[in-house]
Amino acid sequence: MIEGLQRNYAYLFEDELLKEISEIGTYKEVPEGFILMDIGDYIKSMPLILSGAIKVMREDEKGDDLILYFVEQGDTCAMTITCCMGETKSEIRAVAETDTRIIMIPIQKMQEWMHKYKSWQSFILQSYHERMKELLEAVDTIAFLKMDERLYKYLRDKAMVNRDDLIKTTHQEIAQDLHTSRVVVSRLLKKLETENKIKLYRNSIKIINL
Amino acid sequence: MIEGLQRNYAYLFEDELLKEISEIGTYKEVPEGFILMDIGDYIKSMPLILSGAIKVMREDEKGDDLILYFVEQGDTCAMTITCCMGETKSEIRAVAETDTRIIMIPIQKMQEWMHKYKSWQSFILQSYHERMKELLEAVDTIAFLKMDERLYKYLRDKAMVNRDDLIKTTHQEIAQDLHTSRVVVSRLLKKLETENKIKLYRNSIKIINL
DNA sequence: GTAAGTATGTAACATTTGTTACTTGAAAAA
DNA sequence: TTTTTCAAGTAACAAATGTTACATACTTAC
Repeated sequence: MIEGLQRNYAYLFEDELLKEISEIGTYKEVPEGFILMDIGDYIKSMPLILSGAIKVMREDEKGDDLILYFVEQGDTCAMTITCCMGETKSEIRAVAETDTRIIMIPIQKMQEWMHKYKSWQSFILQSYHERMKELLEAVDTIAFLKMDERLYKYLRDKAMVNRDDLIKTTHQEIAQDLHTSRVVVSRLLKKLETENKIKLYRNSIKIINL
Repeated sequence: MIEGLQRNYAYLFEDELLKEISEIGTYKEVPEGFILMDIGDYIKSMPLILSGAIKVMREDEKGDDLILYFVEQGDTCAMTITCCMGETKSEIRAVAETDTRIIMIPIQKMQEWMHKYKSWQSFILQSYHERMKELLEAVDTIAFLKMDERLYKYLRDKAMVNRDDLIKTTHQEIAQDLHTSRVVVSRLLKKLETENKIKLYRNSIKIINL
């Protein structure tokens, strides 16, 4: 049994399914920054996350990015399901936020299990539900929050999935994730610092009271 | 057989399933503006749209709205599926954009059919996929377009689902759908008129070259 | 008809966000 | 050490959006 499979999925799947997963799925370790899936890719397998976190992004016509949400261990990427089922191209980019361990399930098994295991069907539908909710939260964030609030939320989310209140990043990288400019990020970070919500260092930011 | 069921769903479902739908589903006609589902509602049945169109909205903490997308005949509301399956509250509001005819499917049947009919399972998964794509398009619109572009897209979409290039609405209503102010809408509509993209009247707007 | 209510137009101004340009200081490379 | 590159701070300005206030014209109620 692959380490982490038991821990994250045992309460979801029956033993027989867990056994099939560990037999058929291919274990994979990817480093931070690794692009698991890109926009336009055809997906032939679906990832179950054992540990780590994945950043899900959308791209505009100019090729600029926007973060949608983070996905953590115990989850899968519902957009993958979508793509696998429909045999269509990926609409999003998935990038490893940290070093990440996953199990890849080939598309045929995925569909086979939909009929064979009730727990698998529930998991797939549940994943859709979760991702739908994440997407709606992303809409809320983008549509209803001002940039300083979005920035603060982003920092907190990032600290959360990295399990570290010291975030290692640059203003430039943040600007790319939030689809704004470096100058705007620097300005608002400075404001957050004067409000005692964060502390700024070179190449890193510390969240106060996470 | 209910009129419209055959026309919109015959190519999707096998005859036996169509028969079950027409026997078990309850036919309903709702007028424009009717709230089919509100935020926080528990959903006990799922609508199949026979004719008309539905506007799907999200709400901020202050109770102000934002349109996500329109859903047309031949579709269902995937958020409903989500809610039915998970027995959770609705995250969105669904309002009849036009007079609309629907068939309501009770939640138990919905789940029963998932196992009984392969075409139903495909339809549910396909609907999830469609709605996921719609949501992503909504994100694109909100995040990447400026207000004048969003406004023009909104008008075109609205004309489309109403099958009429003359849109009957007020600037105030548009402002509510786009989560902005009436003054901004008036200003940008005037700009679109000088660009010969629309023609303004009292209580209505005509789209040029739809 | 008159009055009241509603939709729209528009000016003036505030706030938020985006852009350009330049500076300073730290880290990395030579 | 010196040079170069990179990250960050900041000023000045531009553009987009939001807000307040008021005028005008059309519609409805009386």
